[in-house]
Amino acid sequence: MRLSRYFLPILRETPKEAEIVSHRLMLRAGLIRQQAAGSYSWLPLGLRVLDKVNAIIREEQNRSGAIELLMPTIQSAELWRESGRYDAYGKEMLRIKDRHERDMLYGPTNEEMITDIFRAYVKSYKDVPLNLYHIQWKFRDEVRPRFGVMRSREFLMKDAYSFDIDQAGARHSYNKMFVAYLRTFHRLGLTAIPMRAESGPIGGDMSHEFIILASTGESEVFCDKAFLDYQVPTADTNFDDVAGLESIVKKWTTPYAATSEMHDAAAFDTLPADDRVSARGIEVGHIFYFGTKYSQPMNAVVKGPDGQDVPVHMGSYGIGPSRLIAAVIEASHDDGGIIWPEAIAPFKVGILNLKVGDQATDAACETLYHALEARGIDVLYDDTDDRPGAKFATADLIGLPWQAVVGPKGLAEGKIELKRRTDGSRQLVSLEDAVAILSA
RNA sequence: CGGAGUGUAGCGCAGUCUGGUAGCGCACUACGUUCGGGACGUAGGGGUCGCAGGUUCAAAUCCUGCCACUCCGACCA
Repeated sequence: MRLSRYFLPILRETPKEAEIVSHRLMLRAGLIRQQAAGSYSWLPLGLRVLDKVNAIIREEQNRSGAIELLMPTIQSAELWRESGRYDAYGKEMLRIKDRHERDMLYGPTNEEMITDIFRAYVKSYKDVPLNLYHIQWKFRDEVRPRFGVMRSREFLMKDAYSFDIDQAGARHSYNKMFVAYLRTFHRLGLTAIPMRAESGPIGGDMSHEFIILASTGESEVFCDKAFLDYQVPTADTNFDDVAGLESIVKKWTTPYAATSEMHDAAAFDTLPADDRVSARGIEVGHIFYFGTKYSQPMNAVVKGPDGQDVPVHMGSYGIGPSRLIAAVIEASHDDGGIIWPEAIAPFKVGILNLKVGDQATDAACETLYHALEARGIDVLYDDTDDRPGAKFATADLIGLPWQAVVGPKGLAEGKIELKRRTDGSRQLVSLEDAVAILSA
């Protein structure tokens, strides 16, 4: 992509409404634009990141055996009356009437709808376990949206729903998601710690929040230092190995970890002082097992081997990709701007042409640009006629992992400069070597 | 929902107290000079001063009502 033809509305000054780092940087780097309280447009650069985050989430959901579908955002109130939640949910749910005066709602979550789909088609114990998920916009009419996309009213959510014949099966489904979540957050460059959680309005009795540590986090959290050294399960983890998954989950749920609501100071204090981590955290995922809470009232049953109807045991599993992006920025930035993990960077490489119009410089940039594009690398070529200083500032702000700095000075020796955004380290290399390094 | 604020050009702000031709910086357009860490000069363009009503010869400025947004708190993916 050539910057001169791209849509990248950078803000030089910080909009006054933005208090926290991620919000400031997302506005300045042209990732999002606020449209109303808690409502944001995703601009091209932001959308690229969102798509990459979603791709990783998908890969890990699919790897664990979950299957993607897509449900509508507007739902009928009828389903929610069946589960009893139409009255229970409260003002957070945006209620709408259609032209026929039918009660509709903008979905804050999809347990009812997925249960409806399940019960319509699945009739036998032979067809479970089943885990269906989608990545879709949700609306929750928060009393007080804030912190940009960290707490918005309209937000993207990956929500998965598992169906099993009994609690033991549901436990395994829960463990699959648990491991998938560990892997997902790890691939995004985050250290996420599972913490026992209250099950909230969704109900149920087995629930974990995945929290990443960040000094600007919304909640206070406490955990054992041991988590920081834990190795995340590898990609070849066998998700059908019941005992294997159980032992992974056990390992990750044994050391002390709790949010302030669940905190047990006495238990925490039994840890050696050096092992106690008390910090701020951001919730990036939440998983629940809630048994037959929805299947019973909504009559989602399957025939068991004995011919009897059994209500299915369900769980639900949520990740907020839009919030996740803010969390990544909170965890990874410096004074100059965002520092994207390579996996979700909107572009892997930025080419900085320091002297547009200079024949040798233009030629070197074009050669590099085409070579990288030909290799399928996402590259943003800054071919604008801004001065070098402005280009450096922009490149740092939008946080691309690699900057290929091309100017007459280096080219005099046949070299360009490769700079890493993470640590600012630079190396002078030939064009060919640059292509090789960036393609690796 | 309680408390505190803010709305003036795309962004950041001054002007409001004390009513009298709507300003500054950045950004934008043109030309020139510059060019390895957010350049400079000259000349331009752009505003229903959040909305409605009122007071007045005259309202960004005073009064009344409304709307939007932000922050702190309680609540939450």
